[in-house]
Amino acid sequence: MKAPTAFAQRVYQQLRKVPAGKVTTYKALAQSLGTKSYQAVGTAMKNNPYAPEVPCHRVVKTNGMIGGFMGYMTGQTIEKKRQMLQTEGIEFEGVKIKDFEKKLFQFQ
DNA sequence: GACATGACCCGCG
DNA sequence: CCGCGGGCCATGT
Repeated sequence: MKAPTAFAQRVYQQLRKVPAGKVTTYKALAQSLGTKSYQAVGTAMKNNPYAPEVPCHRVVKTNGMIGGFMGYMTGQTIEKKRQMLQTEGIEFEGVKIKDFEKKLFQFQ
């Protein structure tokens, strides 16, 4: 595990501001960071060495659908995260988040 | 130093 | 409504 770059750490710090029961999107994250590349955020996520500190599962797509946790993490890994999110107060509507817009955390 | 990939998003057909 | 292509920033090889 190599130390993430400054940009990645910035993403983590922003993500850490998200309280339990709230979620955020790649777009909102990138914009709050001052960048317009949502992909860069995802790139940092995959390198995420701060697993419990950085709730990457709290990051979802702009459409309210869960991120790539299901695309390649196929298995119980995503199921566990989904359950954890529900425990935090986030309800899931299949692969999407229920009232996702309402639970969206807005950076201030 | 340059090329290729990505946990993405938006627009067009 | 569904499918495909282009573009954005950062990271890794």
